[in-house]
Amino acid sequence: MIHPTPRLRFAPSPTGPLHLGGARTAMYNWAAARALGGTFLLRIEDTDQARSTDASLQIILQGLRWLGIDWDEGPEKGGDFGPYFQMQRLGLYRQAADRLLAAGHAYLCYCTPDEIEAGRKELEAQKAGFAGYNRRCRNLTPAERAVFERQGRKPNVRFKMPEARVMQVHDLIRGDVEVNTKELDDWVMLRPDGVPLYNFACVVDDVGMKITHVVRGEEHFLNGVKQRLLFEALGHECPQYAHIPLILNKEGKKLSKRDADTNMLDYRDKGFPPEAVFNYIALLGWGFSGDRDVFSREEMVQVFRIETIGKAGAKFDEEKLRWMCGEYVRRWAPAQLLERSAPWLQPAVPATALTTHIAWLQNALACYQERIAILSELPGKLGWLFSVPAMDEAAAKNLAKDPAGKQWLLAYAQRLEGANLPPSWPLDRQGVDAAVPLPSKKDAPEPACAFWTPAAIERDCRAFVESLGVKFGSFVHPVRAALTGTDKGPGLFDVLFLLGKDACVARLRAAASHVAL
RNA sequence: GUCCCGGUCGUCUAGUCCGGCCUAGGACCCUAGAUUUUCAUUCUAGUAACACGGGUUCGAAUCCCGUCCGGGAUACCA
Repeated sequence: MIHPTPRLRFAPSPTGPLHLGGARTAMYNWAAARALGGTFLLRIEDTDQARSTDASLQIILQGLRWLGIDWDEGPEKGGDFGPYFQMQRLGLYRQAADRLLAAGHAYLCYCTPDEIEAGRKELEAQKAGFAGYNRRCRNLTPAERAVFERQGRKPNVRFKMPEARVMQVHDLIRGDVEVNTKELDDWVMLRPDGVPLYNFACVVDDVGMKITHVVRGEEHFLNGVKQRLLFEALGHECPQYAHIPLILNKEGKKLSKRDADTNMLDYRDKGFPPEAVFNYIALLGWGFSGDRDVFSREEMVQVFRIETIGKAGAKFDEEKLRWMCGEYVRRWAPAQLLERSAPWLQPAVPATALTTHIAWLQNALACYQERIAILSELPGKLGWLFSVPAMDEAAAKNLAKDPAGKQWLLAYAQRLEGANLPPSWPLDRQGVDAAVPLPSKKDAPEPACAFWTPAAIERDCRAFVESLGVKFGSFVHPVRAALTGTDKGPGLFDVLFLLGKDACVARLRAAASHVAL
């Protein structure tokens, strides 16, 4: 017992989705376990039978896995300290309760909810400060007990709290805190049906699973005190506790399950990179270093210490999350970008493009890599590659701006017709795109290619514009509009390259025909 | 009501334990500029904070006290 192996757990109740706060709690436990070289386990606290569902459990598990938080023991994993579902541990609670009863640390309480409520009201009326259970059953004589039994009352098991003991508790985050047990109830451990309540099950399991550190939300701080006392009664050393502040919403209130998008899987489905979400959540109350916000899970594990978690609550800022997503998206290699994006591409991108035009698609995606933060933005931006796009307002304006625009488009179409542009989708052009990585960079050497590269297209275009005697800028805007239907997007010559000859020529002419003389 | 915790730019934070290196650093956002064929990226610059009031000290964001504000707890939920 000199150096117990660090063992930490995340103990969700499957009564709802995994939300941001839960994910952060899980992450801090996970990071601490990894940093300490210990074990991270999952325990499912499913004793609230009315609200627990298997669907919630699956959502929680998926959410954790998605974030890259893996567990060593628990559901779907097993382990030597199971079972990891509390409803499968009922016998253990019964045994512990019997021991506590026998040792005089607990007692049977026959009060009905109405009686308890009445007792509490009475204490409140005396304005004695703390008003909880009045402890009526704490010292029942055998005769009194017999009366209740004859009435058919089914007893709860309550923990016998010290009446007014001042405890010094040490919390890894709060430091030393003094708590007077007179603020605490004789709390219910076990219901008549043998289903334990939170504090009791938690301690029995923390003992059984040899938990060494408990990191959880600060709403559990006082539970921690009750639990310490129970550990004491059970004759076990208690784990080290760390109570972390809550994540707040924009209004500064506790981020609840009711707040929009607190379900981890919503972020997954919208195409937020999990590493970015992980990274961002970690920042809500913890800092990697004074001058760096972007870090990997591995880097976090290297420096993480429970004691360095902040004491103040943090507000969730979706803008910074989005920025963080962009940071990650921009770092991906072309193949990675395609692989990550694939689930969001259809139906904007035809299925055959995914199988037969990989290099082309990679190039197209690369052109948007620095223009998106989350993957679900992609399909809306790629449509112009596959079909003639509708003109948006800005594009229509650019098209109509110069009276000579129509002639430019027609002339440029004619010039391109004789140019050595790559073929257009759905013609095969794999070799072309493999040889010419997009987006084109200013100073990069020009790759060898059987067709014009974007740089070659640009040279030709500039020469053409010069011969026209037009300002380059005023020429380029209507062309972009004709080709993509919008005024935003990749560099024009990447656009021409991507689109290929036939599509460019056709679109230029189609657009020209719509422009009034 | 009672108990506990917290309070540095609008937001996330570094600094607080071991007062001086802090004319308070970084990041998001915002603004301006540079690059440029648009948007975006990138780069540069800028705006912006120690909640308030008392102490202690040569010196306080850092230590102490009070006030205010915020959060949490006070269940046969977890």
